[in-house]
Amino acid sequence: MRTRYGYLTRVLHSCMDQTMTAALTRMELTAAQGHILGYITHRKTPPCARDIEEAFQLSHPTVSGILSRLEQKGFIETRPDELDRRCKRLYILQKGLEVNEAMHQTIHTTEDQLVQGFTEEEKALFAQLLQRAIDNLGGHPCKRKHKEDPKE
Amino acid sequence: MRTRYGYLTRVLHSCMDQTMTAALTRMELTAAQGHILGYITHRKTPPCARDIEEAFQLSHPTVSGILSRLEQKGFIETRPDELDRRCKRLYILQKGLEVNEAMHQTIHTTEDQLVQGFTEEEKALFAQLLQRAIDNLGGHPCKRKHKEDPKE
DNA sequence: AAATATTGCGTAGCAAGCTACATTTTGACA
DNA sequence: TGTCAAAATGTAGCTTGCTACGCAATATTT
Repeated sequence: MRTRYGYLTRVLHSCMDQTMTAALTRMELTAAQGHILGYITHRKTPPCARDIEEAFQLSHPTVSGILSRLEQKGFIETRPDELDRRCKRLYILQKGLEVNEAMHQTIHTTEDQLVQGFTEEEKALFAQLLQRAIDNLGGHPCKRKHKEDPKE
Repeated sequence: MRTRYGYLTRVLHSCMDQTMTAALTRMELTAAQGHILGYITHRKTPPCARDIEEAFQLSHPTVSGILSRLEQKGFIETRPDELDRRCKRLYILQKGLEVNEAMHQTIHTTEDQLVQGFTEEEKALFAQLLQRAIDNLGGHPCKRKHKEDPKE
């Protein structure tokens, strides 16, 4: 019997996404929105959409839509960059800060649930194999380099 | 540093899906459509939408849309079940049969690419860990049991 | 300086995932 | 038998993913 990695990876992603989204509903967030909100929050300097595209390996229209919803819900706001008028910088708002801590906790809980019953070796190997599989497929199309966030 | 399994599983799925879809474009198929067409082809008895939902752990509207597109492109057709007028059985058409072999080859090639450089032990462990992770998240919401296809 | 390329963003349009609800048919049970 | 539950499908409407455009601002090259 052939191993259906395509099937397994698809189902795993779907489960993960749904579990996280379910856990985040009471905060008016989806999994994708939560991850991106967390990124914006912990950045040293306010990122622009391009930074998020690179960090999460997502296309511009995808990020653009998620940011619109985060803004529309009052978690973030955008202000144009002074020096480069192409960029719109993303600033976290009070409501975004408030939800961030609880959200992070929820995300970590779900990620712990994923590897529940794994030994430390298995956890490490799992993460390593996931990364190698990603690299085998040549990463994402969106992989250009960009200016870095000041080292954390 | 925390292991971001949410991120890894999402990116892996995205890479897999895009690589497969890219490889299948010349056959006018997406990855999801290819997987489902393969399932319909190799079934002993013509399945109905419900069987696919269970086999692929997908919701009805998702499957419904994919089947519409497969039908609209002339790969399959639907005919009502004689005994149970609720069911619509799915029949593979000539055009579907023609594309099936090449498609399977392409899917296998991509799955091989995913685990390229893995030892046999790593491959086995990877599949096992993926399955355990899925089980840890309680599988999919859609997990009701249903009548089985005659054993293959 | 001017022409060109690159970058960041926006929008249109599609596929694929979901929930929630309605409809029809079947099945089960009082 | 009649009523009500369950099952299979359909549809509306949402989020998230994509490609392919176009536009404006910046960077580069000639």
